[in-house]
Amino acid sequence: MHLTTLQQEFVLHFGEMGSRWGINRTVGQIYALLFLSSRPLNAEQITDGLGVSRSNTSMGLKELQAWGLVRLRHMPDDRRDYFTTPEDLWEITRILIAERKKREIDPTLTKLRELEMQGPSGDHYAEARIAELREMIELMTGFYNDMEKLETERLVKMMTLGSKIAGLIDKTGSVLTLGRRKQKDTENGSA
Amino acid sequence: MHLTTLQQEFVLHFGEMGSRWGINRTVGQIYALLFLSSRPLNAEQITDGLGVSRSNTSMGLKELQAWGLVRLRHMPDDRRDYFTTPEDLWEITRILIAERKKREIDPTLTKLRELEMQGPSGDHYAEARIAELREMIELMTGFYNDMEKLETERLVKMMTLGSKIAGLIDKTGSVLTLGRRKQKDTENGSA
DNA sequence: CTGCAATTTCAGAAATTACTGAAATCACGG
DNA sequence: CCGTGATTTCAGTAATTTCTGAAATTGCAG
Repeated sequence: MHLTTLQQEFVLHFGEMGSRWGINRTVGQIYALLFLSSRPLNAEQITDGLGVSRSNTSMGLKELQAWGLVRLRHMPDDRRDYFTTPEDLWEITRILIAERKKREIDPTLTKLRELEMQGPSGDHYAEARIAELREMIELMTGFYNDMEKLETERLVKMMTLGSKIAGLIDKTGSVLTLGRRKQKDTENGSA
Repeated sequence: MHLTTLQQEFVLHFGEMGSRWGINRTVGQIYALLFLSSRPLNAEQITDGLGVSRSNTSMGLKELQAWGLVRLRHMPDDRRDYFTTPEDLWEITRILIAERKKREIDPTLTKLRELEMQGPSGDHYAEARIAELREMIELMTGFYNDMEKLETERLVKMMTLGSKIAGLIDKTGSVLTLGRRKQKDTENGSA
C-alpha cells in the first residue's frame, strides 16, 4: 500500500486531531484512510499503509465498528475482511452526533435525574442549578430528536436558509409568515 | 470547605466525564464545584474541597479561563482571586459550542482548504471526497454562524417548536406558511 | 478431524498526560 | 524598598492510555 501525498497529509491530520475528537491516533488514521479510499481495504493494507502493528489495526477497526463509522464487506473468493466508511456524509454526520450524544450527554442526564430523585439535600442553590441544567439538556436533546427524524433534504434546506428560519418565529413563539406575504401588510407581527 | 453529598456526587461525575469532554478530571471537578456554588470560591477553597494540590487547582483554573468558562471576581478587603461560572446556562452553552468548534472543527477546515490549494494530485476520488467534506463543514459552520447571532429567546422558541420548524420548508427550499393560514387553502404547498 | 490463514486477545513496553511539591514570581501594604 | 501572602511555574513522578509482539482463537477447505 503506497499512499499519495494527499492521503498522507489527510491521514496524519486526522491522527493528530484524534485526541481532540475522543479517539486515538490510530483510530483517526484508519478512518481517514478508509474515507479517502474508493475501494474497501483489508486489515493488512491498512496496517502497512499506516505503518502500525497488525494488532493495533485490529483494535482500531473494532472501535470504529463500535462507533458505526466503518462497515465490513466481503469480496468474492477472498476470506479476509474488507472495510469501508459509509459513502454519505450526512449519514456519517448523523452517526457522529448520535454517538457523541450517547457518550457525552446521556450519562450526565441520567446522573442529574438520579440526583434529583434523591430528594432534598438542604442545598437549595445546588438543587436549583441541577434542575436548570437538566431542563436545558432535555430541551436540547428533545430538539435533537426532532431534527434527527428529518430527511436530509429538509435539513440541508434549513441550514441553507440559516437565520431566515428564525425570522419566522416571533418572540411569543408564534410562527409568522415571511416572504410570500400577500398585498396587505396590515396584519404584520413584530419583527 | 465541606461538600454536601449532592455536591460530592456531582463533582465526581463531572470529573469522570471530563476525559470524554476533552478536559481532565481536575478541570471537570473544579468546574462542577463552581457551577454548584452560589458564591465565588477562591483557589484554596477549591483545593481543599476537591483534595487536590494547590498547583493543580491553579492550572485547572487557568484552563477554565482559557475556555472562558470561569470568571475572576474580587471581594472587598481580600486580595485573593475568587472564581465563578457564568450564571446563564445559555451563555455557557454558547461558549462550549464556540470553543469546541474552534478546537475540533476549524483546524480541519483549514487543513482541507490547504490540501485543495495544493492542486491536482492524481487521486480524483480523494480530491472529490475532500471537497465534499469541506463543503459540508462550510454549510454547517455557516448555519452555526447564523444561529450564534440569534438572541436566546428566539433560539429557545425554535427548539421548543422542534420539528414544526421544518414543516415550514418544502423540499424545493421555499418557505411555506403554516398555521395562521387564512381562509383560502387554495394556494397550498406540499406538506 | 487437520492444517492454515485471518483475526483477536492480552500482558507488558512505550508514549502521553496529569499531578505534585518546591522554588520562583507577583503584587500589595507598610 | 522590604516583607508577606497569593499565585504560577516547572522538573520530576505518578497515572493513564496507546501500542506491540506473541500466543490464543476462529473458521474454513480439504
